[in-house]
Amino acid sequence: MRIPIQVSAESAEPMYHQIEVQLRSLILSGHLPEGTLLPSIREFAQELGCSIITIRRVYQDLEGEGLLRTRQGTGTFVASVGVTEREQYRADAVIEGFRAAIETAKRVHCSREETIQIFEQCLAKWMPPEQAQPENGGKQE
Amino acid sequence: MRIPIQVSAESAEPMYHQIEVQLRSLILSGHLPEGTLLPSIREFAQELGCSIITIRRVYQDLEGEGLLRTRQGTGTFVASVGVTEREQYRADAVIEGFRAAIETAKRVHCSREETIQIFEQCLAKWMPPEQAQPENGGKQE
DNA sequence: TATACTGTTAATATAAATATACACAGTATG
DNA sequence: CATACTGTGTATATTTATATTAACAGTATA
Repeated sequence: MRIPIQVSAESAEPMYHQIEVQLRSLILSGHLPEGTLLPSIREFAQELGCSIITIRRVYQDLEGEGLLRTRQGTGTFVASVGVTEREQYRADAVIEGFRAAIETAKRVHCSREETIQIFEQCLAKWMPPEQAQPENGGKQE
Repeated sequence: MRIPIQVSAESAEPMYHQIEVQLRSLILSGHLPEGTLLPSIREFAQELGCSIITIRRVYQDLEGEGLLRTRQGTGTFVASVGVTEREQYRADAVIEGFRAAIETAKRVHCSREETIQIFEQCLAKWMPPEQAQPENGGKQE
């Protein structure tokens, strides 16, 4: 099974993290159905131009999140997580993001109303309604 | 001028960061008016039980954010930033938090409506309306 | 100018994050 | 069982983040 992942050795972002983010996204989006056999750590490492330890770390991390299952001698598979668990994991990731953002807002003494207003502006900028999905709304990024 | 800051050497959070967060908060909240002379790096270091380099780093970082002014031989002062700039800085910090949270939401393929719903739940949990401000709303933290 | 303060710079130590090579162990299959 | 695959564990190298000391330079003032 060929996994469409792109990594850049020049990026400041660690390779293991680049791979994790993309592979997690492929699993959560359903592009890699439950039970899919992933490439072996050696095969994947050669394809991406990194060490097998780096791939192993990715597989270990995602297994810790319940997204993968590994069996020594056999291989690594997309875990058969129920829809409920998957949805819960997705929600948890987003909740943690908002928790941090709200903590920042409290730190700089934003009022509740001000916080809501800023959120709405950010949402309009980075997650606009579907009917309007231009390449770049004309504003600075 | 005595600056009320508490640091814990046991915390996993780096000391320079603990100090930065608290000092930034004191400035942005107005507890330290513009022009206030801060303790010298040696005096502050002794009071907090760290090296002068650590205090220097804090002063440098906050100066980079436009919150402090330093003059060699004289001391370090709370910068005379205009209300507009200060408000802009506050907003930028919160915007960056929400940008990261929304990026996460997009990564796990949250819809716009789902993202809004999660935000509202988080807001209710960590920044409840003023009329209801219990010690801990009865839920897990 | 002498002194006593102020911040500054360079060199360095320590710990944590990131990435690796190599030897080891489990599994499937002839 | 022999082979060729699979993941695993140990020891280690490299880089970055964090923190420090000691010598240096600017400023105010008697």
